[in-house]
Amino acid sequence: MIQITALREQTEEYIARLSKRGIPAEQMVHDILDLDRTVRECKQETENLQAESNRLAKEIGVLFREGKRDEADVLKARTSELKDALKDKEQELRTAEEALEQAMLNLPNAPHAGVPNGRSAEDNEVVYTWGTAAQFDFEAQPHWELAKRFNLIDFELGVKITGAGFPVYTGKGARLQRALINFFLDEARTEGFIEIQPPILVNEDSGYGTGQLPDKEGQMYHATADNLYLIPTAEVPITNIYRDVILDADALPIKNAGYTPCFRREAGSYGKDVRGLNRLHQFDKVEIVQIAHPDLSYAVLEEMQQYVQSLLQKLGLHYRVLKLCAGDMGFTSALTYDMEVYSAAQERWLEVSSVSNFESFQANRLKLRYRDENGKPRLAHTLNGSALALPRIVAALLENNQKADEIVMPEVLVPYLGFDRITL
RNA sequence: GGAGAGGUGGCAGAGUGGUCGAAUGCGGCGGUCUUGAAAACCGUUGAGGGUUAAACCUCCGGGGGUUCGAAUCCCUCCCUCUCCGCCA
Repeated sequence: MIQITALREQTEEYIARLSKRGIPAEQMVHDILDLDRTVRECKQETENLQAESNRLAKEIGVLFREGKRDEADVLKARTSELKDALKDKEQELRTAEEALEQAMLNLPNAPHAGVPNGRSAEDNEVVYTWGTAAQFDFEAQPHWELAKRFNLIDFELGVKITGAGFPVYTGKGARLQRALINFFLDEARTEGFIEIQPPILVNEDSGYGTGQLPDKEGQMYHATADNLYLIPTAEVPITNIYRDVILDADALPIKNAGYTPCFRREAGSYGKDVRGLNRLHQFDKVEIVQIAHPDLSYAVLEEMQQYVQSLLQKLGLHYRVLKLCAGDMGFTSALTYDMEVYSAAQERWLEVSSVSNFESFQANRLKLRYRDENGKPRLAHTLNGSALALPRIVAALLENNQKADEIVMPEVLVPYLGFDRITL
């Protein structure tokens, strides 16, 4: 949620920024400010009534102690009128507050000035490209063929045990998963991230904190018996560590990294690009999260973005960096970089990481604050990114490094793998 | 799964109907003392809203109720801990 005070004080600026998303920002913001005024008026009147009623109650208390029952009874009569008025006002206030809350929840984050204009993925800006596409003197196979031929991943077995989108990794396929996870975690630690191993089921409060609830409810698996949700990303439990927390300024930036399996129902996205590892219900990911001082969050974003690139370079993967346009950016983000690796056999780019600065949008809901120079609590900025999501990395590694009858592993992974190639 | 205890300020922990936003201790901050530090002593120290500043309002797990008045009484939900059973 955007801070209401910011919206009040920098109305025109926010309208301009929000308009980039192609939404009726002017209307939405003015509606919100109208509701805000109503709420504030109502609150003022309610508080006046409460103050009056508190005053009378105290007076009655004094009269009782002095034994002046009759005088007390007179005052009591007056309080009953007050109570009725108060009840009405409170109801009115609650209605207005709910409307405001709803309107605020529907307002996406304001794109940063550097975000390109545009409506769809076509308008994303390619800011950097690294490496070249692998060339083959034979017919390159897509990863699902390779996975089968080299006995690395069994998709049918996953269907038997659970359902589509839950692959079973076997032998060197399983070892490759484990190697990548360890490699990513070690790299993150070297970069100064503290490793976290969080729960992968979260409660409702956490879902609200990072914004999966209420609107994206259908995207998470829900364990109804206990009202817990399987996490769609480690961002949820890790960021919620800092929900309702006031940090010391010198604790910033906080850098956390964690590996977790991720679960996504992907409701409504069947039939499109779902072959093999391209889109799964369960997958592995190492996520990096930072809590930063507002003045430094964009420097932190660049640092994180560069860090993710360094991983892709070490793995030797041909990739490109996109700055997402306003229309393609997630609801909660102010600026997002996507990293895409080239899949040589599918001949398309696959998203493997998304690095975002949410500014105070998440922090506002989380009540994640730090103390400024004057000791006053202020909202911090949150950032996160995948570093990295495994399935599409695996897809690209298998496809790009395939030879006629073997698959060569990148050198950095060999110590983790215990082998340097996958053979028939 | 069975039985019990409990949720109060950064932490510990008092408080069972009125002047309690809340004793006390620890921690934090400021000061006195000291060459410096420790100790000791003095002061100060929750969050949100509101105001130029104040007044004022809200918050003692969540929600509802009783009452002129609720941290305190009632209902309900949630959570935590302890013991027993089962179990990785």
